Amino acid sequence: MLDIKVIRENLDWAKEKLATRGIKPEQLDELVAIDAKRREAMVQSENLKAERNEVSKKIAEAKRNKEDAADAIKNMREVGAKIKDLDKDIDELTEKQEYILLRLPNFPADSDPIGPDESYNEEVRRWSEPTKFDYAPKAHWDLGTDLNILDWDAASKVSAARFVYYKGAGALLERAVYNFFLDENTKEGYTEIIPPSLVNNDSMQGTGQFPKFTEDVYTIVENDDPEVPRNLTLIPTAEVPLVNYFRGDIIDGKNLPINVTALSPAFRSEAGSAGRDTRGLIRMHEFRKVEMVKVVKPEDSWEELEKLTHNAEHLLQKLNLPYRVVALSTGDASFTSAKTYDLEVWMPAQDTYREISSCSNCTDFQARRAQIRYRDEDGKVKLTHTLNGSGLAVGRTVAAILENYQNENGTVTVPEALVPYMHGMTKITPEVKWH
RNA sequence: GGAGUGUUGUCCGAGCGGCUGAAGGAGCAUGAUUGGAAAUCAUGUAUACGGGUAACAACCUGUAUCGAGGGUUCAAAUCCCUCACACUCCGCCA
Repeated sequence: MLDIKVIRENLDWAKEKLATRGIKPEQLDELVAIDAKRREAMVQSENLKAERNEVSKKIAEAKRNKEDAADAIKNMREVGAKIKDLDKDIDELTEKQEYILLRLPNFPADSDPIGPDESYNEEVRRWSEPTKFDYAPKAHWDLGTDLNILDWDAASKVSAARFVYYKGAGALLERAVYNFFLDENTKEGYTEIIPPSLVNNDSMQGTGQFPKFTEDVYTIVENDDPEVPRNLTLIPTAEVPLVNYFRGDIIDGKNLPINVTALSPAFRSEAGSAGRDTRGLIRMHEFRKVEMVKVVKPEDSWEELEKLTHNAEHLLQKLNLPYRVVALSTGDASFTSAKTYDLEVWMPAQDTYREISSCSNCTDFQARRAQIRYRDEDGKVKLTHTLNGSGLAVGRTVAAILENYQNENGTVTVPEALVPYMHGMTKITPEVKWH
């Protein structure tokens, strides 16, 4: 959530910034007008409340002295009614203001490439060269099916499209990848967390998924009493439980930055992406992801974003997977982010780079929504900044390994870094078919 | 799932419908004392949102906040309702 004060005091600047993210300036005018009305009503209400408190004190005194206070009580009854009306107005105005405020995206950083969509993203750097083959490389979904380590048919029977079974060496590979990620992240100073996979509405709002993106997620409805929904949602990313771990907290500044990492399932409805990436592991309703989250002091967040990005890159480097780093344009970056670097891994069969990690500095946007604060050396309480990045998407990593490490005979060489995690297995060969 | 108890500031803990932003401790900070420290004494020790003076900081003032939300009342930490969470006992269960 943006700071209404910042908008109020720098209206033109705010309009300009948010215009690059597709927000119409009139919306901010409306917001500021509501805010002005709200504050006006507050002044009136607060003056009346001050009067009421004053008179109430006198009534109390009179009662103690056994004097009559009937007139004052009668007057205050009217004042009370007025206050009630005004407070109702204030509530309505606050609600209107929140409605807009909760749906405005974060201010983009000055360094962000400006543009409405991904075509304005800027490549920052490349690591290694796209893997070369002297034959036509297979797509990972074919490799997975032919090796009998990934089974989409069974998953669509048992669950639905965009679900998958991992089998044998495939399951082992998935497990190897995330254990490797967790170990590496832990070595880099991240504390491992195992978070819950269902979270409440306050949490979804705290990290910015709600109220705007309710269609993108799966929410649990308890059938026996539809009147009282439990309001638990399957997490679309571990970012939600990791950041909300600190919701409402005042952290001792000595303990910042806090770095945490977690493996979790990620559930996404993928509403609106019908027809895109229908094959393979790229776009699933359920996948596993290792996430990294940082809670930092505001003055450190830009440096921490670079560190976070490098931590994610380090994983790809150790797996020897070619990738590039892309700075997202103002129009392409996520709702909560001020600046995002995407890591895109080379996918030979598609002859292109595909997103495998997204590292964002959310500045104080989530911290304000979730009220995550810290006490600095002077004892003052301030909002923190939060950052998050995938380290990394596990399914997509498996896909990248299959494609980049494939051999002409259809087997897949295990990346050196993963061999210990694969119990010494160096090559993935076909699994037994059961039918 | 059933029955009961509880949730107060950084922590512990008191609290009769008005004099309670909240007793009393502890902790922390500053000052005094000391050659220095301990002990002792004194003072201070919330956050949010308004308004004003002023504007890298700050000060004055109002309002709100005692798990959350609603209600009763001139007035609610205190009474009523709903919910969340914690603990205890019973039942069930990986």
